[in-house]
Amino acid sequence: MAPVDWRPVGIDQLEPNAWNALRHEGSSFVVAGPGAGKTEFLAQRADYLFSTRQCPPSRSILAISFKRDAARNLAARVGARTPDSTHRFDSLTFDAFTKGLVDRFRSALPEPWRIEGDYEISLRESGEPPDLDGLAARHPKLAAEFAAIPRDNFVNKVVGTYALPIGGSNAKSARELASLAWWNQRFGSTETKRVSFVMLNRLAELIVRANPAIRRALLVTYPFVFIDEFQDTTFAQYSFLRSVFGSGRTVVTAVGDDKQRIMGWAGALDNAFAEFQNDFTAQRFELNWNFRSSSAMTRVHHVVAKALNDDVSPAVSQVDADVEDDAVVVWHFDDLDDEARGVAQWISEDTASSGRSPDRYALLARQKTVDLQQRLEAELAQRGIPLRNDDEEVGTVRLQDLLADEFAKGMLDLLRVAASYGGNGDAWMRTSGLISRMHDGPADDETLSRSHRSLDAFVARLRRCMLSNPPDSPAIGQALGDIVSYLGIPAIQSAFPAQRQRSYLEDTVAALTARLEKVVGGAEGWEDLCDRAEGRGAVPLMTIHKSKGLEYHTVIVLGLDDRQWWSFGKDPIEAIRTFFVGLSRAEQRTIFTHCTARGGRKGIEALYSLLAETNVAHMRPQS
DNA sequence: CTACCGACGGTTTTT
DNA sequence: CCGTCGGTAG
Repeated sequence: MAPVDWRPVGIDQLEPNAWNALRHEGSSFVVAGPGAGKTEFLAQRADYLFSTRQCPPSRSILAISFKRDAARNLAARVGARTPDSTHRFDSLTFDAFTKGLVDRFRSALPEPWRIEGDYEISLRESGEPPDLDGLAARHPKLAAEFAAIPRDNFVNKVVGTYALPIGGSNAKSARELASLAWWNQRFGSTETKRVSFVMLNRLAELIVRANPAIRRALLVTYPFVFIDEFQDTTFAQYSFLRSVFGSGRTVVTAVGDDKQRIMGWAGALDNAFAEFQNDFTAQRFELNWNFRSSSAMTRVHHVVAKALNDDVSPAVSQVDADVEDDAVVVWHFDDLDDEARGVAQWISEDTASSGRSPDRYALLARQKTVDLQQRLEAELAQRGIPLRNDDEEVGTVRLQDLLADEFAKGMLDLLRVAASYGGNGDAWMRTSGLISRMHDGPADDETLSRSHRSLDAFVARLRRCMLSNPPDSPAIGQALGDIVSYLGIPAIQSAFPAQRQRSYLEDTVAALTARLEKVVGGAEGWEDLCDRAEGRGAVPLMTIHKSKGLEYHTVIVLGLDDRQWWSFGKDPIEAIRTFFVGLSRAEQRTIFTHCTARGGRKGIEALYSLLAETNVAHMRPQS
């Protein structure tokens, strides 16, 4: 298809700037505010590149996201838009991509960075710098350079940009000497290496730099690279990107929004777009349409956006208002009990009168959601509405990790299959696929059909137990125990690599048990229990940071006060960006709450004045 | 044992 | 900004 004949698929229209960005032949960065449709833009560009054969049939697009959710969403959108070419769209997290390179090519690592045999991932490494004062004493000429090395986020900022030497080190600068000392402390001659994701990133960069053939293969495979949420790129990720794709012919498309850069405190680059523009001679595009929020909402967005960037042009809402209420309000309460009751009562009435599911509403907080959870959960529960906090600890696991765990999902699927008598087609397909995978080698037809007969018999047995026992604590323990002993621990461990550590397997089962027991009260049967365990139909409670990239009909931002926003003074600009992210998650309404008892508002007067500029009303909720 | 003082933490993802 | 924790004086 000729480029002029291409039309967007599955959507009505694209804004003019999106057309320009989509057809741009070189590298580009697309600044796209909240609701601009960044995922849709990338999906359309993928279809354009495939349909016009600018990405020829033997080549692929590499799409890099930060979170697994985002990588999965993008893959799903591309799958919907361009089903014939999805196998040529590799949507991965940054860490999955770099780890994959290390796993495939670790024999190409030059000494002394070679990894023999297995290695362990250390998730929580201490970010402590090496003894910088000691190093400075040994290199007196570099004393000033050593003094300038950042102590906090040392690993992200310093190690993350350090290019490991090929053959003997000739570290000259203080940063190189400090990074090398840091590596030597944790990459000794031990049998099993322990490496963090920053280390894997640096090892992947080394593999590509030391082996031109591998780099060439990557450049040939991927003439196009997409990067999502570019504003929060870390030093290591950017350094990797530049090292691998920086001087080649690869066309890199970065999308993001500087106004939503909220990871600076965690050591993300503070001028990723400027560096990218320079290193990749990238053209800048700006999208202005907003497919998420009503025009009443975007008017308020603009006031905050202008505080962050005076040149910003207002977004043009493509969405009609569907509520009568004010788009943005501040609700005042006396104390935390008053707040929890008022919020729960309002959600209960608004869901009832509108027919909207509770999961179209979100509760956001600047931090420490577990402290807010109890009151809200109890008040909502009284009104028959569940709440889900992904940060909640279930046993030794975070709910978020439990619900993402493949083995835990497999157990829930099996429960569903038994509860629904095979009526849940998706769960059945997944369980059936799982059983086929649980054989050591490739299984023949006879073996497979035997396993499926055995699965049928087990499901029938489990089903009989469930029918005679309503879901309660002992029945839950019994059912999960039956599932584990039916599958068998060795088979579970070979099918789910994460469960190879026996203690982790036990933790996962215990956590799923705890989760099911927690939500069992009021569950109508086993299928409903599984829904509740996954938090289906529940009002989510989360930090603003976690809500980045998500959207809800109505958003309630809890605690617009000096207590929740204590860090405002440390970096007011980043705090306003966080405020902007929270504000802009909503399609129709954002409600801020303030309790006299929780804290003052002097420190964040700037935020209240921004709201005052659009005459935002202050009130008690009407119910 | 208690009362007081100062230091400290808090927003995060990734196989 | 303020709750928590560890140390110390009384």
